[in-house]
Amino acid sequence: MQSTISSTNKNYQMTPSERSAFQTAFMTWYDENRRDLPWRQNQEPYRVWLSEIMLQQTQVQTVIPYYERFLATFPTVADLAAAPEDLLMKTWEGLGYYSRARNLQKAARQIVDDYDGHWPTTAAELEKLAGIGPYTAGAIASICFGEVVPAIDGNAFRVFSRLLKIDADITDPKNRKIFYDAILPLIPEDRPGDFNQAVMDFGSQICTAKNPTIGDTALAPFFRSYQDGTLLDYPVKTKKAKQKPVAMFAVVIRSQNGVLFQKRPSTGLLANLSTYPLVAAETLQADDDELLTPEEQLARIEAHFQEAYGLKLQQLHESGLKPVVHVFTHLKWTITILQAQLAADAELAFFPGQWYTEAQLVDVALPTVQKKIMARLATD
DNA sequence: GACTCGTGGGG
DNA sequence: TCCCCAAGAGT
Repeated sequence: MQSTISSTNKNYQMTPSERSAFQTAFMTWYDENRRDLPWRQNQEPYRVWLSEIMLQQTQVQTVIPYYERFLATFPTVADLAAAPEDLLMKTWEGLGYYSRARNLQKAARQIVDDYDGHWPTTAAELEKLAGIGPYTAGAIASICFGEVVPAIDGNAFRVFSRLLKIDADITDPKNRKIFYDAILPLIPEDRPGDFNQAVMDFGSQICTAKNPTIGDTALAPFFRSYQDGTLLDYPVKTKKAKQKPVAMFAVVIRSQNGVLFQKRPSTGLLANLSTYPLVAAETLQADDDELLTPEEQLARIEAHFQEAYGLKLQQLHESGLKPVVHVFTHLKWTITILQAQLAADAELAFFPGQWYTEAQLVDVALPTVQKKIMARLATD
């Protein structure tokens, strides 16, 4: 069969002697520098799994307090499976990517119902659980069950692209196999979990995105890109799109029973969390409209509430506060705050949502953007 | 395969 | 201010 040279079948293997020397040096580095983290106290799959889910796209320092609190609230997988959704989301409040929390409970119920409380022990089986993809499956299988399998996250892409000068675009999912095939033979068969955790520690402390310090370690001779001065050319990735700007209004309606909140739909952005009623400016604009003035927008919002809910808002007005800006992964909300005080005899039951006093809010899961708006109001 | 889905921190 | 980054997965 004719072989062809392409970027997808380059040879990234080390010689047996180089590989052996690398493994020794790498595991020695880990033994001397490994971080003492809460989820490294033992290898119970529940604890390791919880940490891996929380650590998805989230820094260690952010996760630690959430991890401790979550484990105290839901000590076992059975507790989590049986948890009320409101408590679940309140415990996750502020950590972001809220589908992780819902998938966590889904997977807990899979373990309890489908696996009789026993964890599957291979990456292939683990990947069938909700919220567990190729990275997390590899991490749990290697750490908890000793399977020789890579756990390829952002650290692994960075470390091994620089180690072996792999120039495949890490943002392209089809290139994942290139890394898998390159990493697999480097895993010491007696310490696969430690190897994958060493990649995390080395990647986050030494082989960092900015200001890497590989030259200060005994690993430097193995890093091909360091040796030829091309370290910062790796990993190769295409840059992300900018956030789409979105103009929003937050409508703060106060009554004798508290402030009106609405629970967001069970899917999509900030699913199941509560906010002040939010209205996207785009929904106020007719196709043939010129750009609306602030006065026209206020009139449109009053009309919107009247049409949607049959409600007449009295004294709806701009707060005069600076808009709240909140950036998501792909959206940038600029939020104008509107306020209204309802008359004492207003029909509160007609309003869509829930009236919460400050004391009641303690148990309600609020996204950070909502807390930002509340903080802005408090400065008034 | 391209989008969607949060938040906090650093240069 | 803006951009990138941080232990990705689901659709």
